[in-house]
Amino acid sequence: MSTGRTYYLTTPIYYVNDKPHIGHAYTTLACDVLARFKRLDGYEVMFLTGTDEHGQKVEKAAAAAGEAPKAFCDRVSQSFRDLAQAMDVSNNDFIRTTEPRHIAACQAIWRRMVASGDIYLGAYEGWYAVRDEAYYGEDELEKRADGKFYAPSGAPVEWVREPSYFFRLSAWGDRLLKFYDDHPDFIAPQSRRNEVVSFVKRGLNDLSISRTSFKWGVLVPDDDAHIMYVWLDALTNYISALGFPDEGGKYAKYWPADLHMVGKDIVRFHTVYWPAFLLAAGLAPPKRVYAHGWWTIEGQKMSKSLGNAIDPHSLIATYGLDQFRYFMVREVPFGNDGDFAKQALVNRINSELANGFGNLGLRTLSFIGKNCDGRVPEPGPLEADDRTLLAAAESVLGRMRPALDEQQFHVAIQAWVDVVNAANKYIDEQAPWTLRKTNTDRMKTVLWVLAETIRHLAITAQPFVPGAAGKLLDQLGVSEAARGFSALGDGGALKAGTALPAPQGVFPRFVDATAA
RNA sequence: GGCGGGGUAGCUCAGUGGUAGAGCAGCGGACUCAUAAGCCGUUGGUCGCGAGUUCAACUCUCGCCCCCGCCA
Repeated sequence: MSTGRTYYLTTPIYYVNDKPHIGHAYTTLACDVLARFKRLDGYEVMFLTGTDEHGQKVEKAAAAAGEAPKAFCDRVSQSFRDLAQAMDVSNNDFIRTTEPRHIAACQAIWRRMVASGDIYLGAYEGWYAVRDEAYYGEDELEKRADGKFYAPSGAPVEWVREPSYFFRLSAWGDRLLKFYDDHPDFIAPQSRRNEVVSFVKRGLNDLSISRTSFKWGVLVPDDDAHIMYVWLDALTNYISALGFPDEGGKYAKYWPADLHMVGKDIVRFHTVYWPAFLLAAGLAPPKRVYAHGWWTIEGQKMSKSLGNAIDPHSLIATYGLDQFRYFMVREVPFGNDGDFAKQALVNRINSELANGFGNLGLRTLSFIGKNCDGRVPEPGPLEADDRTLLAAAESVLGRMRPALDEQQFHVAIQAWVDVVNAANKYIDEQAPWTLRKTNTDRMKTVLWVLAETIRHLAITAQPFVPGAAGKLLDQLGVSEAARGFSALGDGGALKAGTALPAPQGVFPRFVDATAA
């Protein structure tokens, strides 16, 4: 059990066969929000992302591109780094499965599984789809007019027979079920947990974990004819980045991971195979795997044939990074599938960010600028309405924290939006523009309460919209050192008399340039 | 086919054995600090269909229809 306040979370490593699209962006952004939140909340955070670079598909794609596999991987891996950078993602490391540190970790975990008796040499034959890197049962296949067989995914299959090492997965079913039972939060959301449990209950087959049919992968220790199964290779990234097989240092500090964020398509690998591999190697399984949903684009599945994949870079250029980040984690109840509709994005960012929060900040700070000599006003005695709003602002963190511990981003943001709305209601009710003529002391109190509320809102918004939140904190004269969650509440309150810079809007309203 | 999750206002969803809710969109109003934003008010629904239990069901039970996921 960890005594320190550490938090380790991961994205999947992205397969270099694919160009980055909003699916990748989504997973990474969700993790970035959590990583930033935990850091602001006082945790030492390890946030890992990276690329998965081995396998026959990559070998073939490189050949088709006329490149050496490594050069091909270097190029595509860089595009994922570029995306992370463009999204201002705060990962602490970026792992590549072609790195020596990763290869060493794979071979070490393999040796441990051999030592425990969980790996044996056998032979595998069956229908294999190169494109999916998976074997299929005969009954799953479809015979088409060309006389060839195809997998349910549509990938062509070929009959393959090769010697193979196997992992004794069949022996792990009961232990996995007990593990799920002992750790009810291991798989989320609940519907995925149900699926995994019923899958394991039906019984597990041993798993082929090596190949001899291609070369682009991690060599099996003491048997150069074999390459490790890509999923064993890939999953191990989560500990190779911690320095495994050295079990001190980062590994001791951060393992087991607090969260593996994954897409719903790779749940089984993370919740069945991965804990089994780890347990067989005498290592602790991660604490939690969250399977998020997928995005459709304007109601349609993302697909290469439709060519409707969206480049995250263009979204950032059009709508702004903060706006894109906000929409992705705000729009859809996390865990559900969502639809990426341009109109929904514009509605969301205009109503909540521009009209809601952005305008609140600007109207308040402009008023202070014009009527309080550009300085934080001196508050007088607080009235009941003032205390109510401040209490609401201070309660945001307490509502966000449990929501984010369950990856309920939309719930966390709703708590924040509620206070934005309460503040806009308060300013209308208090009407400082009237008080300006009748009671300037009261006006100053109201403006101070608003500024304090905005300070709380900006601090708690940092994980979601780091750029705009930072600009607003600049405009409130809040120092870099006073932006963590420990600065919330009275302790970090704005000091009367502090000179403030000229206010500027941080969330411009989006107006479609193509609209009349 | 088996298992699981759903079908509630135009849209996205919340909800409970006791006369249906929120946000967005729509409509009306007063104000003017502000990003023609904000605030107030308001129009929308036989809560998938049928039957049963109950004083009372959208909420429980059974059957059926439809959608999604996992597995076969």
